[in-house]
Amino acid sequence: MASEKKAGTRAADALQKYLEEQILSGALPEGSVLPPERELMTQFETSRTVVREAITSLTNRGLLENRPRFRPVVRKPGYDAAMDALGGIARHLLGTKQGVSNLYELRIFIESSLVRQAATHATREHISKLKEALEVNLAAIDDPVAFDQSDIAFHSIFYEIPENPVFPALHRTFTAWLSQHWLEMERTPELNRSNYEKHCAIYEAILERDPDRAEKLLKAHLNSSWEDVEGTFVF
Amino acid sequence: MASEKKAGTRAADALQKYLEEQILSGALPEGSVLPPERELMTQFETSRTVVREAITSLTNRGLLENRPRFRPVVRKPGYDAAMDALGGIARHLLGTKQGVSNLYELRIFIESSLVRQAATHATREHISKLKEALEVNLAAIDDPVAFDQSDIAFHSIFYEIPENPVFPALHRTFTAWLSQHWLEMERTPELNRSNYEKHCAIYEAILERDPDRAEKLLKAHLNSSWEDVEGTFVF
DNA sequence: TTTGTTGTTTGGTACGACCAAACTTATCTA
DNA sequence: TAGATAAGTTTGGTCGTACCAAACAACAAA
Repeated sequence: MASEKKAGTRAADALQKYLEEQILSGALPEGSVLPPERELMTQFETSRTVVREAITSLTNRGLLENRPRFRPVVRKPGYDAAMDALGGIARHLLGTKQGVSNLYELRIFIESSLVRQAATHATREHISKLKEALEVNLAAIDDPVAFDQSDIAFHSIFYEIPENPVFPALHRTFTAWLSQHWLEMERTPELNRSNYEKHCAIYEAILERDPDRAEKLLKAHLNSSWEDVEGTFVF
Repeated sequence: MASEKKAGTRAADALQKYLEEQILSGALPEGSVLPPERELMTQFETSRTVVREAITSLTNRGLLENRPRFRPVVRKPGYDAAMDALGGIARHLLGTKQGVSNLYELRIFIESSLVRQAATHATREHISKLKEALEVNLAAIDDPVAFDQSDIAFHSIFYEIPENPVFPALHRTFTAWLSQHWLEMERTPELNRSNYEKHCAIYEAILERDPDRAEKLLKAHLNSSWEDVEGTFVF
């Protein structure tokens, strides 16, 4: 073999590092496909085993998307993709009531603070977004699916306020991980109206720049939602 | 056991799924070691390639711990392990100043709320823990390494208050991901004393059950720490 | 009993081969 | 000519084998 074999460095790691740099630097743009394995193999004077190991590893780390029998597609994972991967790892933690409870408590904790922040720092723009979301809420009261979406949309606005991409990713993670439990529950127009009114109350507290009341209302809102769904858990 | 070979499923994926079930169900207890690769290979009538692919994948997902040249050890990852794995995925997000900044902002956000909660809900026990931590702080002012540890220990107490295992895991993640940047900075006894005094001020605000002041002091503390370290960043 | 040596097990790396799915083209039919 | 069909090519998935080096186990020597 012509390539030098440094002790301690694995060929697979070297290739992986090279590909990672190519992806992160943009030389391999997002959405593009990797060269065929055999081409990489000749290019790097190595075996397909090595190439495939590098590809698998990068796939596991979310930098490649690898459908069977297709060429790997380059992905530059953001916070969302990272949280997705986290979901795969922590899946079994959500398989217990305790796990779901822990996660929901974290959600309440974070969203409470976000609502406080909304009450103190929300711009006119955020507030009008909230108002629009409320109108969509109201319009969707009789449509369970649409109301769910508008419900999520309302809450998501709070996660946009810090202008930190971690927060929207967090919100999507919460809804993705928790939604399945809420799907079990029957949603009546009465329940939707009740939630809509709670949203309105929170909105008003924000308008009045009253963080304590806004936080209290949100906590009550989320806690009652938890109580609604808690009984339906099946593991 | 005869392996069922469903059409359309990759052998590696099937084996991975099987092992995952064995681990999560407890059939393979935590801490036990996997059979040798060659044994799995014969058991499942497959090749070592497939066995190894399944093992690496499970290792990446945190269900196995795989020191080179040793048999893989079964791990049932908790919140800490999940966050560790997340670190591997999101590593490149922390390679930019923006990424570190986003994460630090999240830390400030969460810790601020924790301090608020401490000011309103801390038990006598928590408060005495904080007091003890302060004393350790003071005693370690002249020892950079020891002070760092006591600093982390002081902050960690806030993460224990909600009695939700997610929070301590979050704290460990924050310190692990961010600490490397702080290591670059020189720590003088004067700086340590300044930090100690800020801790004291926060402690007193909590004693007086003043969440607003406690939050404000913590934010100032963390922000000034950010400013101290920001200039030393090298990427 | 302790230490050093040796043989075996086992994981790490690598190569080449075959298969089946996807892709490409060339051909045939309407 | 256009579209469907069939043959050939590419390419990822799997497999068997081989070799190496580190870990392990058994045994011999001090």
